[in-house]
Amino acid sequence: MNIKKSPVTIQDVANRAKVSIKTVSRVINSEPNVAEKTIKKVEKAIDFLDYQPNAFAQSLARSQPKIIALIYNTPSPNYITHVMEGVLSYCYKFGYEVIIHPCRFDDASLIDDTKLFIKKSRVSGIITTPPLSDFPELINQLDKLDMPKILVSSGLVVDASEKVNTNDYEASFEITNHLIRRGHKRIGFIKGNPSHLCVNQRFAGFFDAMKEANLVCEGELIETGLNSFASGEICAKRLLNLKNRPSAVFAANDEMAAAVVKVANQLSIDIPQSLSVVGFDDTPMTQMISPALTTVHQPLFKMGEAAANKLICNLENTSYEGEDDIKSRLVVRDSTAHFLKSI
Amino acid sequence: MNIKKSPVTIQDVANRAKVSIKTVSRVINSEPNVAEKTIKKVEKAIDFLDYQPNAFAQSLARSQPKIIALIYNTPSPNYITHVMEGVLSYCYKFGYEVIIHPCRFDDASLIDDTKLFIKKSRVSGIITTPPLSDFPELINQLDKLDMPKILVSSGLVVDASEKVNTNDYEASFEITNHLIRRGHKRIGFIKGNPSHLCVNQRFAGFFDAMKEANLVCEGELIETGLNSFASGEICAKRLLNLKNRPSAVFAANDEMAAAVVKVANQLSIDIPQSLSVVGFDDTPMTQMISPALTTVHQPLFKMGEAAANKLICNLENTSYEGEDDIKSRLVVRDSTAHFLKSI
DNA sequence: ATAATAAAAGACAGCGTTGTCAAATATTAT
DNA sequence: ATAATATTTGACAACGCTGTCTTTTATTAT
Repeated sequence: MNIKKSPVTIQDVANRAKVSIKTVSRVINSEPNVAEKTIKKVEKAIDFLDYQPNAFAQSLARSQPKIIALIYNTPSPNYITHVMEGVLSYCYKFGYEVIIHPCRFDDASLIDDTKLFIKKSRVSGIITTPPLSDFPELINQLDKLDMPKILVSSGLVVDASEKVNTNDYEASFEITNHLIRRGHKRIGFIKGNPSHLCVNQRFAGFFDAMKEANLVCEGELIETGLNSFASGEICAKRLLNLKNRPSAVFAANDEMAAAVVKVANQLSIDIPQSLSVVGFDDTPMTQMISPALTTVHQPLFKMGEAAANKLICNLENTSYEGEDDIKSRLVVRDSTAHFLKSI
Repeated sequence: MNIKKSPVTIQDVANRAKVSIKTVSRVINSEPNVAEKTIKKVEKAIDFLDYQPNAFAQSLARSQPKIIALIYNTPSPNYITHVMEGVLSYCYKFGYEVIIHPCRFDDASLIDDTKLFIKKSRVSGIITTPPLSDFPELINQLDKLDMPKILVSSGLVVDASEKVNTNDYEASFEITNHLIRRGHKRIGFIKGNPSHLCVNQRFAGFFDAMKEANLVCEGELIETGLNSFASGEICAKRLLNLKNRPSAVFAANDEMAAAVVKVANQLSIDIPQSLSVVGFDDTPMTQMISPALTTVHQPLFKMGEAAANKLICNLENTSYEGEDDIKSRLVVRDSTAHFLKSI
C-alpha cells in the first residue's frame, strides 16, 4: 500500500477510467443514473490508484460537511471513552468525521465557549452526553442553532428522534427487586446529583419497586450525593451510623456504592453478610474492590453507535432503523446476599 | 452572539475593512509585511462580523492541513482520556484539529487500518500513546510516511524530538526507596506486559533501588503479569502463598496492585500491617479500594499538552520550549507501613 | 425507420481559502 | 529632486470536490 504522498485526485481517477470527474464523483457518492459498466470501470480505477476523496474539498463543496461534534463533560473517563468509541466507530464506517469537545462545568463561559466551538468547527450535527445533556441552558442554545442533535441519556423532554435512552428506570426497578427478593426490607438509597436527571430516573425505579412490594422508604434512608466517591462517603457514614441501619444500600452510581463499601469496611460491617450494596454503571472498578459490586451494566459502546446512527439519519433524512431503548443488564457479584434475621 | 447561519467569508471582512482578501488572509495568519494600521482595521472588521476562517478551505488551500491524529490503543480509559484532553486543549489553542483514532491490538489488520486511516484523514502529524507507541512494526510503518510524530512514553529508541517521556525509572526508584526506608527487605515485584516497554522501565527503577540498598531480588519474588487486574490476581496468589512471603509488593500498575489488595483480603492478610502494597499510575480507583493505594501520580493532561506542543513545533519548524521530562510524583496513602519484625 | 422520451455522461462554475507574482506606495540614498 | 530599494497591497490562479445545467447516448413507442 503506497501511502507516502498520495495526491491522487478525482481527476487522476477520471483520466484512468476515461470518464469525466463528475462521473467519478457520482460513483463515490453512489448517486443514481450511472451505468453499471461505468461504475465497474471507475471502481477499478479507484482501486488501482488507491484513491481517497479529499474530505476538505468535499466539505467545502458540499453545503453540509460530514462532520459531527461530540460535546461532553463528565467526571467519568470510563463512561465517555466507551461512548466515544461507539460514536467514532459508527461515524468512521459512514464517512463522517468526529470532533471531540470536552468542557468543564465549572467554567462560567461554558455556553459561549461551546457556541464558539460549534461555529468554528462548522460541524453539522451534535451529540452530547450526561450531565451536559441534562443542562437546559445549553440545550436551549443548541436548539436555536437548528442543527440536528442527539442527547444521550438526557432527562430533558425532547423528541424521541433527538435522544438515545437507556432503560435506567427498568434496570433500577429490577436491581431493587433483586434486593427485595433476598429479603431486604429496609433499603437505603443514595441519590445522585439532583441536576443529573438521568441518574435520578434510578431513584424512580427504586421507589416504584419498593411501593409495589408494599415497602416504605423512610426519609432517613434516602440520602443525596453528588455522584462522586467523596460525596458517597458522607452519605454512607450517615446511613450506616443510623441506630436502625438498613440491611441494603442502593447507590445511584458505582462510585458512591464503592464509598459505601469502604465505609462499611471501616465500621467493620461485613458485606454481604450484614449489608448488601448495589451500584449502577458497571465501571471496571467494581470488580477490583472487595467484595465485587453487584451493579447494572450499560452498553456504552452501543449507545454511542446508536447516537451516531440516529444523528446521521437526521442529517441525511433517512429513517432510523436501530434499537430505540438500549437495554442495560443486571450484573450480580459478591456484594449482595440474603438478609439474615439474626443481624 | 449570532451563530445560526454564519457564512461570513474572508470577502465580507475584506469589503468591510476596504482591503483585499489577501490582506485579510495575511492578518489571520500573522504574516509579515502588513502595516500596523491595516492590521487594526482588519481586526476590527473581523471582530465586528464575528468572522471565523473556514478550516476546510484553509486545509484545501494549504499544503499542510492543521490536523493531527491521536492514535491509541489502551485498555485504560482513565489514561487515554486525560492525555487526550491535554492534546485537545493545546491543539485547540493553536488552531489545530484533532482526529481520534482508537484501535484494537487484537486486530490483525491494525497496521493496514491505521495506514488507511492516516491517508484518508489527511492529517499532518501523529501522536501515539502506549502500548501502541511501543509497537515497533507500527512505528516503523509510520516512519516510512515521513510525517512528524510523537510517541508518548515509548520505550523505543527514537530521537528526543519525537517522544514525550515520564520519569518512570526515577519514580520507581523513589517508591521502592519509600518501601526500603520503612524497613522492607523482601519486596515482591509484579512486572507488566513484557511488550509494554515503558511499564518495564518501572522494574529497572525498582531493581536498581534494591541493588543500591544491597538487597537481593530473589527470583521467586518477581512475577510477570499483563497489566490487567485478572493477571495481577494470578501473580498475587503466587506471591502471597509463598512460604516465606514478601512483606511488600510493588506492582507495575494500579490494576495489578489492586489485585494484590484483593487477594490479600481473601487470604486475611492485613494491609498495611502485614503487607505493604504500592502501584503506579494513580488511577481514581486507588482511592476507592480499602486501603487506599500508595502509588505514583502521572500528570497525564500535561503529557498530552507536551506531546501536542512538540508535534506542532516539529510541524512548524519552531523550537520546543516546554519541559522535557515530565515529572511524576509519589502519592503516599494507606497501603504502606513500616515493616514489623514480629510478623 | 423516426420521433419522443429516459438514462447516462460531461462542461463548468462555484465553495473559501492561500500562494505567487505583479503593482503601488513608502522609504532611503544620492 | 530623482533614482534605487524596501515595504505594503492587490489580482488571480490554484486547491479537489459537488451542484447545476447541457449534451450525448440508449431505450421505447409509433
